[in-house]
Order: sequence, then C-alpha cells, then structure tokens
Amino acid sequence: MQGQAATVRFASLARLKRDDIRALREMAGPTSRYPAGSFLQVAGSPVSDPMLLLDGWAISSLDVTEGGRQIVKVHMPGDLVGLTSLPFTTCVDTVIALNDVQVCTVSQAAIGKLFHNNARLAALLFLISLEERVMLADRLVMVGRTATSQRIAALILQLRDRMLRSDPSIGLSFRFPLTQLHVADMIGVTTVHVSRIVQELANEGLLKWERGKVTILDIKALQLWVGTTSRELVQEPTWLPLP
Amino acid sequence: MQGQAATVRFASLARLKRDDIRALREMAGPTSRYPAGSFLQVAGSPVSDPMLLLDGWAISSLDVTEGGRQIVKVHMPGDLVGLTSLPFTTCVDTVIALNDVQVCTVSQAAIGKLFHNNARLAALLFLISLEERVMLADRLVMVGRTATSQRIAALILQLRDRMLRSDPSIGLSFRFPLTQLHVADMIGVTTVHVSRIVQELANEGLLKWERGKVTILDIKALQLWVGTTSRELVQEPTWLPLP
DNA sequence: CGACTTCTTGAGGAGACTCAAGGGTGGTGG
DNA sequence: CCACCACCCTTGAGTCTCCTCAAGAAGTCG
Repeated sequence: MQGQAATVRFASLARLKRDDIRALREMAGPTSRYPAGSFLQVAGSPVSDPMLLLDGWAISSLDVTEGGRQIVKVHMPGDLVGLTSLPFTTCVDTVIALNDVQVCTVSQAAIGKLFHNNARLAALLFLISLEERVMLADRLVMVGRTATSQRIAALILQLRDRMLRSDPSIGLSFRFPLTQLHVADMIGVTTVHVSRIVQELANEGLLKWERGKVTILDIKALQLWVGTTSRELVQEPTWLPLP
Repeated sequence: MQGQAATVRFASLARLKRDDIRALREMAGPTSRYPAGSFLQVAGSPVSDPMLLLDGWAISSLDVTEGGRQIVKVHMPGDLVGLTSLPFTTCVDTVIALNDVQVCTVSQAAIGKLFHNNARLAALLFLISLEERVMLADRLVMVGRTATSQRIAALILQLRDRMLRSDPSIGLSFRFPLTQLHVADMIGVTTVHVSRIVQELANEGLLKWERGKVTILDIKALQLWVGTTSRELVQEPTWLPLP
C-alpha cells in the first residue's frame, strides 16, 4: 500500500522488477497524516528524515530576507519531500501541506541501504533527482525570460501534465488547489498582477480559473503561447545496473 | 592526474578512501581540449556521455523560443557536464566553453558501474547533484524576488566562493571570465541594465568591474546587501554506505 | 589598421509594483 | 440559521524598475 505512490514515480523511467518493488516497500517507515496548512519541514531547522508524500499536495518554498518567499516546487503523491536538504546541516526549504496529506518517513539510513543493496533503484533515484533539477531549470527560464501570462499558462500546463501521470483520466477542467498567491510566489510576481493577467487569459478565451478549479478552453493555443518545450524521458537506460 | 579535479569535488562532503580515489580515476575516459567558444554539447541533440571538466570554465544555457537564453550554470573544474541530460532522450542544455578547456569523458556505462561497484561514491554523486539543485533553487529565488543590484552582487559572491573551494588563495580581486552579457543572461535582465547597475555598485563603493577582473571593495556591505544565505555542507553523513 | 565584441549613455515607453479599498466565499460560533 | 471573520480575489491610481531602440566609445584580435 505505502509503496504505491513511489512505485509509480520510479516506474516512469524503467520497469520495476519484483525485487525492486519489495525493496521500495521496505524503505517506508510509519505513516502519518497532517491537516492542510501544516508545516512538514521548516527551513533552517536541523535536517531530519525525508518523507514520501502518499496523498495530498504540498509546496516547498525558500524565504527571502525582505519578507517574500519563492515557491520552488509543488509536491504531489509519490514525491520524496526533504531530499534536497540531505547534503546540508539545516533544512533548505519550508514544506507546507496544501490540503490534508498523508506521508511516511523514509529514513536516511534506508536511503544509505538502498545505495548499498539495490544499485538499480539507487540509480533511478539519482535520475529522478536529475529530472527535478531540469524542471527547476525550466522554471528559472520561465521566471527569467518570459512574460507573466506565459508563466501562468506554462505553470498550469505543467501541473496538469504531472497530474496526468498519476491520473490519466483528468480532462481540460480540473481541481486546482493553488491560490493565486501561490502562483504569484512561484513565478515571481504579485497577486495583484496574477489576478489581472488571469483575466486577460480568460478574455482571450484561453483558460478560465474559478476558485479551486481551472478550465483550459483552448489547449492548442495555450501550448503555442508558452512555447512548449516537451522533454521525453528515456526508457530503460542501457547503463542501469541490473537487479 | 585526470581524477584530480573530481576528487576535490567529491571530497567536499566526505573524506575519500584510497579505493574511492582509484575508482574515480578509472571512470575517466580519454582527455581532450577545446578552444574558448566551443560547443561542448548542444540542446536537442541526442544524449551522449557526460564529461568531467578538468580545466577551464563553461556555461550551460537553455534557449528561449523568442531568441533569448537563460544561463543555468557556470561549470568549473571538477564539475560533471551533461549529467542533467541523462534522464532524457535529447540534451537539455547547451554547454559552451568560456575559455580554453580540457575535459575527459565519463561514459554512461562508467556511471552505471559506479552505482554497482561503489555505493559510497554513488551516494556522494547523488548528494552533489542535490547540492546543485539547491544552488539552482537559490538562483531562482534571486531572479524571482530580488533587485538587479542584489542579483549581480550575489552572483559575484557565489562564484568567488566556488573559486575559493579550489583555490583558497584568491583575494578580493580576481579574474572574472564572464562578460556582462553572460551575467545578464544568468539573472534575467538586459546587458544595458547590468551595465548601469554595475556602475551604481561602483559608485556606492561596493565593487569594481573592469573587463575580465572584479574587485570587491566592501565585502561585508556586499554580503549584507544580498542577504547572505550561507549553507553549510554536512560532513561525513552517517548514513553513507561504507566502502 | 580594420572588424569585432564589449561596454556605455540617452530618451521614451511598457510592465509590474505599491498602496489602498471593496466584494465574494466559506467556515465558525452564538 | 444568521452574523461575523478570515481569506481570496478584484479594481483603481500613481510610481518605479527595467526594457527597447539607437548610437557611440573602448578595448581586442587577426
């Protein structure tokens, strides 16, 4: 049960062997639940064990001295939360639950054992973290070099793509648990500006955003507008260690 | 010889055992040199083997559809170039040599073997890639949420810190192989604006920038101005697999 | 000595910000 | 069941950062 979400994530790059799946399940520690708004991790506190997000969404953000924040990642079920802090002595980011979430801890020791006992899964974990680094680079490009309307459109399309991975049945209209403040904090503008640009996008017949729900009206035009850079994941890299 | 640069990089997180060092040297393939301005890798081309940068600097950038580019990383000796493209079928970024460089290839197969034969080094490689992801997140914060003068100051301080890692002897005045265009492409503004802000920083007695050479005039004030978020690397993580 | 590339300077304009106030919506308690 | 509060979104006016365009100066390389 607990390994389910993680399994999906790992399997995006290579088919898992029976042993792989067993190893993943064994890594998972006790499960716990937190209500919406909970702090799952606080930047600056000592690094503890990473967590596997089983259900619900969460955001990672870094604080800016002057009182703003930049959201660096939206976590969805299957994501490992707190991994990025591993190389450091204190937590890098603050993680907040967007809705009610369910997590289980994955101890640092378990990760060490993974590298020792299952080179194949360890390599997959490495690849996943590289993929996330690229997603971050894409966001940087977006924030540094595109107009706000493109950023908003790109963000919505990306999040929908990630939702599609775990639920291929969602259509052009879907629940969207981020507020405009969250989006503003992700793309580096103010809420006021997000509000205005969302209206523009609506006026142009591209998308509609009503409290907690987004409807894409013209997905072709939207993709064209953001200048879609689709990246294809490699399947079964030849160099992966065998199980 | 060839493993030298990489050794330094890995050793930032944990002391290397004799076997570790031997394993690193064995990974390195043939060495080659490229003149300044060479394309070491082109975004969109099929993924080939990563390279270990032995000497010289290089930049990774992503292209924007409208004709701009965003530089996502400055590579220095010891950095593995092209790793980020591993999870994908085509290269993610374009890598250009800033000055004359020397590289050696590190085949994908060698990386696979590393995971298989040396769990400890593999885990260190994983940690290094996590660290780079955090550096990217920091850049995102900078681009998304701070004034241009802070971005420039932060960039210069960061690059100097990285130079210090390999050469503890550099002082407050040092060679700086990036042009203002490069800096502009890193922080998401135009050269024109960079030029003006650099002059402001000079007028305020913070730093001086003359073609290829930067002098920090008041490092305390500069660090204060950027709101220094120094991160301390963990030493000898307890969970690392033993050799 | 040209031909580049890099950096500088000026003027005008657009995008995004700040501040401030008001309207919805959902939740909570009396 | 209604009143109230907290949070989210909207709207307007004025301001500032940063951009664009354009031209020129200062190095740099063949």
